[in-house]
Amino acid sequence: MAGRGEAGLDGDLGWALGVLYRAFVKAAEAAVDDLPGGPRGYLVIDAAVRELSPNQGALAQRIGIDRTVLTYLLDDLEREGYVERRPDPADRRSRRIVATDKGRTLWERRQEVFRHVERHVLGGLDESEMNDFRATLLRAAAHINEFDPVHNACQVVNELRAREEPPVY
Amino acid sequence: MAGRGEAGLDGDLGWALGVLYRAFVKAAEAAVDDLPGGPRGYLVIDAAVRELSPNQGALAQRIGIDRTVLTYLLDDLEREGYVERRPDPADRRSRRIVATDKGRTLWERRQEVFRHVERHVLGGLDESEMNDFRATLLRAAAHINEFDPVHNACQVVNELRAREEPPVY
DNA sequence: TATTGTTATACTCTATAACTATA
DNA sequence: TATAGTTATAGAGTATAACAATA
Repeated sequence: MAGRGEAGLDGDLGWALGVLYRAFVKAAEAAVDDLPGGPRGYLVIDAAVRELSPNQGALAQRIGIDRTVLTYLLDDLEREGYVERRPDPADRRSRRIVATDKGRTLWERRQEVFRHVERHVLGGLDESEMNDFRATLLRAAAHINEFDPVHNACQVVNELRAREEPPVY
Repeated sequence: MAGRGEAGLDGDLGWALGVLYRAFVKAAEAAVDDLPGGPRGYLVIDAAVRELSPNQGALAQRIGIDRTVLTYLLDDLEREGYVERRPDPADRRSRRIVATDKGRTLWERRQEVFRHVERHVLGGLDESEMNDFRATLLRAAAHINEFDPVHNACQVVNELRAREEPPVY
């Protein structure tokens, strides 16, 4: 970080990641702030359009929210006509979440917006740098995602903290 | 995103940024979870050690929290002896936040931990890839940070949304 | 009158648990 | 008994506004 006008916990990596991530999130929020639930609402529509989750529980898990939150979110999205709850003929406890025509149309248009947002976030790079960066970024993320990220990330820290001798306090 | 077992709003970039960022944040939190306020508490100690902000208001702005929140945070950090509030001789309204010896010792040790966290987050890359990636990432972040990130990010979106004709609803 | 820091209040999110209807 | 979805409640975190001391 060191004198860039913003704070970070670390030697620049976390700071830079944070800047890019927040820029993306901010633009993404602006791109869907007219929807109920903002980005989360769009994730629900996205999953519905692409039929990625068979029921509400799986959908909530996929987009990383609690199933109790999803209930309210679906109430709003259904009221505005973006998605519908349909009974699952195979299990009458379950509901399938399907996109309406309105939801599908909205989804297609906003996908285009997101492509532009991505290019904006990487605006400091030229074409070939951008491609290299994306490829490497995706590989690093895939690696983290594959090898139990939560466990490993914290384990590194715990090992190092355990070595702190004598105790700081 | 597309079938990586986690959701994203976009064509992979936001997803990958999110994965790396969250991995870093999670490890960083684990590295300072014994401090009052966790990561925020460490940011306060960091700013105090490096004497980056002249008073509480500037400090709060630097680390991106409300000054009312900083009051409680400082109460806790002071009680545990990491920092002290000192009256500013030049302006009796202001307080300088200075690190104690205990705070300074803790800071030095945790800096080391963060360096390891960074290497873990980029664990999917080899040495030379890691260097290239860091350099490019820092450049992209610096660019975003320089050219009014909030304004530009949202402007891109607003321009595209304005072109959506006819209205979706 | 404006600013620094503090305190008190209200609001939003989230997490937890209890409830129903099905299996 | 276990599961899918819903509802109600409590807690944490945040934002807002009012306040006292000083400029």
